[in-house]
Amino acid sequence: MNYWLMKSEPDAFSLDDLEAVESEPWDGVRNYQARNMMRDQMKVGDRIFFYHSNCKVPGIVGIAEVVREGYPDHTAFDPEAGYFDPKSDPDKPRWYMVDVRFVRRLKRTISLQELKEHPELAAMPLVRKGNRLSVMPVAEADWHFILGLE
DNA sequence: GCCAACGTTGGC
DNA sequence: GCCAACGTTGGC
Repeated sequence: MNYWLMKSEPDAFSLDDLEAVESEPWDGVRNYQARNMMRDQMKVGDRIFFYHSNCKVPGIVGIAEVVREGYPDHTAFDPEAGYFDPKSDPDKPRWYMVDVRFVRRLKRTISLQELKEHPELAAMPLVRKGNRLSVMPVAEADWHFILGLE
């Protein structure tokens, strides 16, 4: 099993929103690195840290899992959709997404600030300056370490 | 293929 | 709201 972290702005889509639905297509990602991970690497059953970004206390708030592996992000084809990309062709889609499902809430938010305080996690892309990836891999050791902080 | 301009992300 | 970091675009 692989582990991941996905960022979401709670104003747009929060952990509560995820809990309220059966599953959610992770659409709108327009970054090649993130695209490659969703298209090629994320497998059904993989676990995901659900991270709230761009909010009062950015941090990990819950756990989700992959329920559908990479498939074309059709919102790129729709000019009416906010995520329209004219360069993505239905015959040769540029963007992919996965479906994820709520697993559980963490007992408390593990904030970005707290994550930065642990030298054990210094290699995580998340705590590195200027990182902008919205989907990133989490090393198994880091996954367990972070859950140990809960 | 270089690189300046521009847009976006996201913490603070 | 500011701004640093960084990805993308497009002229040359």
